[in-house]
Amino acid sequence: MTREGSGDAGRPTEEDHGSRAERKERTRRAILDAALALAADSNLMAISLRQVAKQVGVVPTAFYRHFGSLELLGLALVDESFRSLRMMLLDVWRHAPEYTDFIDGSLPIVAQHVRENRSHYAFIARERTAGPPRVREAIGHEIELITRELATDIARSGAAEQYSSADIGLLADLIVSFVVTMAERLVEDPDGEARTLEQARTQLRMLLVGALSWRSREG
Amino acid sequence: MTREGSGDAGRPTEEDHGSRAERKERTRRAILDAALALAADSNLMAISLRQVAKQVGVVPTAFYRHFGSLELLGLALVDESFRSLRMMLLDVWRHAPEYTDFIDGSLPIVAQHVRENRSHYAFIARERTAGPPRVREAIGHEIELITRELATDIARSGAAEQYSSADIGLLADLIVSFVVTMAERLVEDPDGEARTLEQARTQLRMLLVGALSWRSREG
DNA sequence: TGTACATCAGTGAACGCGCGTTCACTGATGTAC
DNA sequence: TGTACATCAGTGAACGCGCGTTCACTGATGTAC
Repeated sequence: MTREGSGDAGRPTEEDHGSRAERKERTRRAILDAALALAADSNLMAISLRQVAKQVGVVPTAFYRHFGSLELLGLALVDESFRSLRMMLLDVWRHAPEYTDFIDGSLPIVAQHVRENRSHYAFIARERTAGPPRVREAIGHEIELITRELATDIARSGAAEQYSSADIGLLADLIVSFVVTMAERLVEDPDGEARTLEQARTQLRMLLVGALSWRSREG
Repeated sequence: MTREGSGDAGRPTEEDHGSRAERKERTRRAILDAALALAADSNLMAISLRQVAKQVGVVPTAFYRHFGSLELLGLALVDESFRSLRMMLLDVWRHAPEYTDFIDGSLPIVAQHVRENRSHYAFIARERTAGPPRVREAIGHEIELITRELATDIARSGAAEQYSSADIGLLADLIVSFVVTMAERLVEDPDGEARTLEQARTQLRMLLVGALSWRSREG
């Protein structure tokens, strides 16, 4: 498959093993990982197909066997990132009892997920505002879906009975926006995780304890 | 000065006027504007010195008479953006009476400032997460300063007397983060300004009415 | 006011480099019989 | 099981292009006397 290069596809330990399909999948995986690693220092729009291929340990043209362009690779990364994120959230929501515990119970899980998937979150944080338009749209769409799911969950929990459904949507948006900001901070300063998490815990409490005492049509 | 190119420096109406210093300043201005316009479609790390020079209508090497690198140009843009933003905020704070009016009075002013300085805000929104490290740092620092000023103002207003000073800081951070998110949305979807503003108004009310009924050490 | 000199914003040629993409190819893997 | 053929992931040469940066330069503007 390859002979040199610092990338994963060239790792001797797994080289030349498996069926053709397995080996193709392994190269695809290596391309995704290389793009993630390279974009970490800059941005999807600023890295090159050749850099990715070099990192993987493959000739530039081999890239086209897997993705039609860097943008399509970016969309694949968005897909992958959010598939993992949504599984984590489903888990959090399945175990959500009531709101006070919800904060203490779920924030550390989110933080752990960010820690274990740092490069994916860094990718999303960057491309969300600076990526190619289609990638930005895809990310915006995914975040919107999550916001809607949270809104449904808040409504179902009965914790905001006094809210109109539009206002539940706004509350969900407020929470999601806040958590996005928190995730950006965790990505940017991994060493400050404990501090960021403790502050976010207090802030989320300010936001929720407060918001839940607020009534629709009051202001 | 120049003979061709689509940029501002080449505009016949102001070509060949003024002292040498004035003409240099005009080219500098044209470079800043060109970079802002070019980065609008991508990102500071993805645009080139040659593109900027071409847009200005100047030979690539002339760039170096004004900025040592694209990164330094980026830092100049950060500086310029925040100087304008801080003047606007000073104005808002000077006229801030009490909190209910504060929201209705100041949000539209922020929205207007975003509308009138869209390219600067778009630049900040993008470079904040995806720019060169030093640019990211500069932006983070500016936002931190604003957060501190807001905290001082909240403390001075007496609206959060039950808060510890650390918690006033967290509240200020919550508000600034929210407004940053709102500004990002205004930049991304200028046509949705009225809707974004109305939602932000409700959300800020949820956040503040709520947060101000929350007490330090309660949770 | 006139002259001689200094400054310096912008020029233009040149460099070596990495880029995306094309193309015909190789040869191991997979499949049909 | 053996053979003949199809598939296709990865190769490698080649292309024209835009990149950042160097360098010596030009000539209008500014200044000292």
